[in-house]
Amino acid sequence: MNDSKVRWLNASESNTWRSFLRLNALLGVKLDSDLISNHGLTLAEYEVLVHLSEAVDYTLRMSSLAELCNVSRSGLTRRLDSLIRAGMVVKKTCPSDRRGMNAVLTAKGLDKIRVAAPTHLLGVREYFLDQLDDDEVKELGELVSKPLKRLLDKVMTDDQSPEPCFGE
Amino acid sequence: MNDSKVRWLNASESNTWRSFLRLNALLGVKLDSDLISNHGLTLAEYEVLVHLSEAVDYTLRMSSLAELCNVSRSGLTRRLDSLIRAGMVVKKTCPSDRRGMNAVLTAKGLDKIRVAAPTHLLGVREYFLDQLDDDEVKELGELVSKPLKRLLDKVMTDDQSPEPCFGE
DNA sequence: CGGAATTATTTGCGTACGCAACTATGTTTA
DNA sequence: TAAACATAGTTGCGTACGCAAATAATTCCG
Repeated sequence: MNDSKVRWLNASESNTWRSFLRLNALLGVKLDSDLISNHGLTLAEYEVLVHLSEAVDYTLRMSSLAELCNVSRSGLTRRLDSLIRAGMVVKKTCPSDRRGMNAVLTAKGLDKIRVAAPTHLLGVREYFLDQLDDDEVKELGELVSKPLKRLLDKVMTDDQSPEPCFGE
Repeated sequence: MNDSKVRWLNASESNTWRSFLRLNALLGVKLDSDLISNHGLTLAEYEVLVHLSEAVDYTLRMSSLAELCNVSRSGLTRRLDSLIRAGMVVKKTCPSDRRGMNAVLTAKGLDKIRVAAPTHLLGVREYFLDQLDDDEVKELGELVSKPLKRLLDKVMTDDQSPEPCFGE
């Protein structure tokens, strides 16, 4: 299945790949803990509030929200639980499809994200964006978009042919 | 604590930041599932094997290995458990400091990573490196190194002053 | 030297999340 | 239209992991 010859990473590739992985790990941890200690909100919960706050009528279907948050559907169900208990989100049966549920941001949830956003943005800037000048930010965005595009294509085609059914 | 005025992200910043986050999420999921389905090895376990395979005498102290893997010490203890059960790693008391433990890669573990590496590298290339030319890989490495450096400094200084003890 | 502080690791406990199975609803088809 | 299939979301179960406390060994002073 794999070729016998492996193309190992050269120094430049290895450096880029490892730096990329490490930056991500550290960024996630730091942004999460800043948010937790300042607002009692995990980064995962914050992410949910962000997407809802940007949605029409502060409303999104569970599945869409799950996809936006890069989380499984069951994962999202449980992520919402704590936000619902805290009164920041409510869940309503979707009128046009009674299988579905809409997650809706409440006034309380909107308040919360307004208060928490400065902390988060400060972190994103301090640990990430402000370490680069404007051109570099743009350049970085273009560079990461390339592998991202590849992966998004891959995901879509994989979804369409989940398993190759031979001889059927 | 936060300034009242927030500098929201402009289009370029937002695009870069979100693409960065999403690429990471997708890369992790894809590389993990490729490794699991082809070799019954999680990406986290693979990571452990990689670091041990590069270490002098295939040996690393638990703490060093934890840091290399971006995982807590307790997390590493448990990550090793499965690898030890599978006979790919053994743990030995460190002769020079009997508090410490050395994780050591076994012949079986070395075999395993030799077999699994091609799969992983193929993925890293296909979903990431091969989407960029050599100059872009280098450029990307330089760009991510800047925020990374900032975060590494930050982590170090934070460790040195864990909590500001006023009035003591 | 001998106790206090430090360091390395593990363990108990709680949280987060993915997969597969399940429920309920909607759509297709014959 | 009834049965088969598909889709949305939730739940049971198992895994991974972080924090704080526990344990054990080392170092630092006085």
